[in-house]
Amino acid sequence: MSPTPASSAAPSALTRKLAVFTTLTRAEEARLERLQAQRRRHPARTELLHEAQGDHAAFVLQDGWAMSYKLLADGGRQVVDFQVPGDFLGLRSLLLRTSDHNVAAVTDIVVAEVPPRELRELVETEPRLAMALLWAASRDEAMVVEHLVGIGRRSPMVRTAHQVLELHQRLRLVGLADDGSFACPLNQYVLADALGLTAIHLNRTLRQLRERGLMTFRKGRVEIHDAPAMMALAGFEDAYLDQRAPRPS
Amino acid sequence: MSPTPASSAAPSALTRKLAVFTTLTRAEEARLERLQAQRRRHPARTELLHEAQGDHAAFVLQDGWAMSYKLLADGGRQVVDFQVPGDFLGLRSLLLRTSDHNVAAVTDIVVAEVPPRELRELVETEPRLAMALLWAASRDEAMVVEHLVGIGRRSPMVRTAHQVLELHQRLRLVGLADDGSFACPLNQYVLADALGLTAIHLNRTLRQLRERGLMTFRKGRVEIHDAPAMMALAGFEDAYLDQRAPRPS
DNA sequence: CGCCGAAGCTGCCCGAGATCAGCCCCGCGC
DNA sequence: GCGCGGGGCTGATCTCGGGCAGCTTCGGCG
Repeated sequence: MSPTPASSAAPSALTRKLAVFTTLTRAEEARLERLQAQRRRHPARTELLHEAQGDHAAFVLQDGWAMSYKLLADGGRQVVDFQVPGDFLGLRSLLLRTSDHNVAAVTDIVVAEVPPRELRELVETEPRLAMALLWAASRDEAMVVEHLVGIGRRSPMVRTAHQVLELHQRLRLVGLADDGSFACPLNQYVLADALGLTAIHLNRTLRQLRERGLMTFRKGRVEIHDAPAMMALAGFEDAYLDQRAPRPS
Repeated sequence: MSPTPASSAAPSALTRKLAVFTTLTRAEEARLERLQAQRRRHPARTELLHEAQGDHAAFVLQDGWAMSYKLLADGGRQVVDFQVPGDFLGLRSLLLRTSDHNVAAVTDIVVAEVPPRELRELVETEPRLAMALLWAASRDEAMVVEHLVGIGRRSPMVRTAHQVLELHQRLRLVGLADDGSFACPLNQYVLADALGLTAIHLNRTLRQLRERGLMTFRKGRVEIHDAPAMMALAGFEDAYLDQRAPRPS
């Protein structure tokens, strides 16, 4: 992606994201990179964190897509959110000490493991980074809230458009989308489970969006043809993503 | 409602709640109480925080019930969550610096205002409390996730039972419910907006729950007649509420 | 080249839950 | 005592989205 000046290499997606919240010092950036030193790969379509499992690790997603979801007794699945590079995986499980949801890799992914004690240490020694983490967690919650509103009150069309626009914005933030399109490795089943629809109905909905000339989603790529119309349809307000320029704090 | 405790006597609901996460020292307890010194009343049915408003205060609810919700263009309302004593109001707005949702008092309430700089100071000087706050925020998010799953995948009956059980557990934690019942100042319209149902359908659902001998909700009071059956019906797993005994950390 | 499985796509029917319309109950003010 | 209004409650219809069944497309592989 676009090269950015940093200590030695390009900053991680997490650093890039947190920089939106606050201007980071060199030392803080370095600390963040150190936190993400322990890299590890994980294959597509496999679970990274399992509900009710004992060890409570958290990860920072470096590359690829993941999703968090819950399984129900009746076999249903609700995808809570997708994660893209720079996002935390299982931060909540770490704090609640019993993972209440599953996280699976959508594509092959690269993650950085963050051991609990490292995180605690970071919070103790770097209050500004602690605030930034709190911000990231709040942003995640805001996204979940937005999904809740979508499933609770928005029509399938509106909901779908909203989800796509959100993903677009999030990916732009970490440099993984251009103005009108982005690579989207989700299949219709997964996306449907996120939107609280059946794959069948999602398919029909996507067709409608296509026929209206708003967007297409084919072969792993989303193309947004008429962004203003999409925004209007979805009633999209991106305030909850807080994609502003950093401020001195 | 029990009158608010004097600062020297009983601990605040927040203290009580955080004590579940970690054992608090005297000094930390005192610090928490100090954080909540600035008390203020707010009348029922009025907004405390408005979407997109400029000032970003956060509050700790001391007494009464509140709810956070979003309004949609079409006039619809989605209640995201209810807040009971010990819960934060608008913590997310403070961090994102633009409130993305509304918070209204359900009953007459007493809140403690937490100015942004106070919070930042707390995080900087009391890392253990910072972790506890992160825990509380994570718990809130876990509840929102649970609601998302409910609205997305659970039937109205199951969803309703689940919500009631959750409220019961939360209220027990802060000493506002006994084993089989609790005071619930919500009306059916508000509850329906939380569950993503119409008030009409919620009414029918409540009737069913009543006829099955599981629970009743009348005149501001919820009575749970058959807790095990309710739990079974709702598939209620309270892990996400993390109501465990404190551990030494 | 042809088989096979996964994902995408579509038509048809049906049921859960929304919508509409209206009644009852109870507390309150005059 | 009586009218009024808000919340609770109910029956009758409508409709959106789910369920089912099946077809197409495409890529991998023997």
